[in-house]
Amino acid sequence: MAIRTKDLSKIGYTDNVARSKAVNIISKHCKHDSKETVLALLSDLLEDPGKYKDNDVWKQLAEHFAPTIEEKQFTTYLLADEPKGYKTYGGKFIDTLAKQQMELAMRLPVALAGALMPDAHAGYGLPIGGVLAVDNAVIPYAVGVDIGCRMSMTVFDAKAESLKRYAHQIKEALKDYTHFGMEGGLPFAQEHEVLDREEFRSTPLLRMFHGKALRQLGTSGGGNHFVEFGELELAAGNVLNLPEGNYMALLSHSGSRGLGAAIARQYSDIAREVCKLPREAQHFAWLDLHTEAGQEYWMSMNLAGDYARACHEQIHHNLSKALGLKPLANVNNHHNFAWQEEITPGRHAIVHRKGATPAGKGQPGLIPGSMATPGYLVCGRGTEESLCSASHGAGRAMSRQKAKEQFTQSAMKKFLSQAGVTLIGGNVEEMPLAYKDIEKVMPAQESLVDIHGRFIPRIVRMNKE
DNA sequence: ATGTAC
Repeated sequence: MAIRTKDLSKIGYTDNVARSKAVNIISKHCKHDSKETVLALLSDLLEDPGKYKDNDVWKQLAEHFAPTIEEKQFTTYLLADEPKGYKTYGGKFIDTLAKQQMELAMRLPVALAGALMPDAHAGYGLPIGGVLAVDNAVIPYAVGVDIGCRMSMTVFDAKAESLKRYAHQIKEALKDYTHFGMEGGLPFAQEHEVLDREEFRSTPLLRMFHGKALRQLGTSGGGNHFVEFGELELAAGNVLNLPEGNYMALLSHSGSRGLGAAIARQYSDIAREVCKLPREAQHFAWLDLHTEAGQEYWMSMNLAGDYARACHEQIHHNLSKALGLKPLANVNNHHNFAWQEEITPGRHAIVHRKGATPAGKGQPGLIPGSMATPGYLVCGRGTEESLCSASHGAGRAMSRQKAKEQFTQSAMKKFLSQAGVTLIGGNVEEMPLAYKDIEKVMPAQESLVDIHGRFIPRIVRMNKE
């Protein structure tokens, strides 16, 4: 008897809290019942929850739909009249809305410090490219919907020029060993120790999404996510400790797929219930880290981060093996995440980076451009005013909608062929000209990171449409 | 970003 989220949605269980409570009860008490019996009961319960209030097995779910015992506890907060100061890098590249969102963030009563990166643009709550340090709380929408969205680069024991010789094999391997889009998955079983983590048994939501995590392991999703091979030029004395020169390298960008999205949604829903803010700031609702929900989110967020890392590891492992390439080094970093950090001597805080690269002193990181412009291997300078952060890319110069209106498929094809880039899948929303010029964005953050390598994409796979 | 959408 396997009931999936989909089955529950169909019978009207549309919120994740109800769905996870249902799955929790089913897994404990309905092992021997048929799917039909259980679904019929769940439908009846939804229609008349009062009937199940005294039922030992189902009362928890009935209470969810018809709470009687006590009203939900919440606290109302006001914003400060004036925002706390924060530093902006590359301000001339940043739109007004993103700046306004950051000002709002700096008026939150829990806000301690913040910074805006040169690729910033408006987002849901905190802008993409926003860094926010708060006191003993975590803001799900300041981490982002794609928890643990990250970069990973593997440098191979092969010269950049051998890309030409490998081109056909690489294209075939990308088609066979990566998966994009929301439906389906890889055609062969994936295994990774992250799936054995006990956290997957510790909350109803994580129990519910373990199956999906298994099916989606090693896949890349959609939007701006990619897997690409290209030419890496490493500088002398680079953070990877590899000799100066050129290398063939693999770069990937993706996150925690359905698992992270479900965690983000569930806990931002809870945050908005317990933390009431003025309407314009409600997406900044936070969870106190001393509460059970706060602890659950923190644990789940960390699991989603490790899952996203595991997805990249699978991609790199599968492709290296298929192509018979020997990895020399790997560098990887989250850019949608929260960490506990010491922001000034003796002052610990929760630092959210939503589309921002950690850039502590000596810390390696990856800042991609677009599918046909350079990406950079960087080394953090530990600049306190940026909360030890840098941009996570060039940033969009125009919206997806505008890019669709502006560019045709044939124009993009021509652009890519002139740039010497082969694209598998992809769409005009990701047209390089829809992005800011990475060569202008990098100088705006030279006080934040040193450049140790320059990567030029050559064979790129992205989601189609 | 995501099998979305109070």
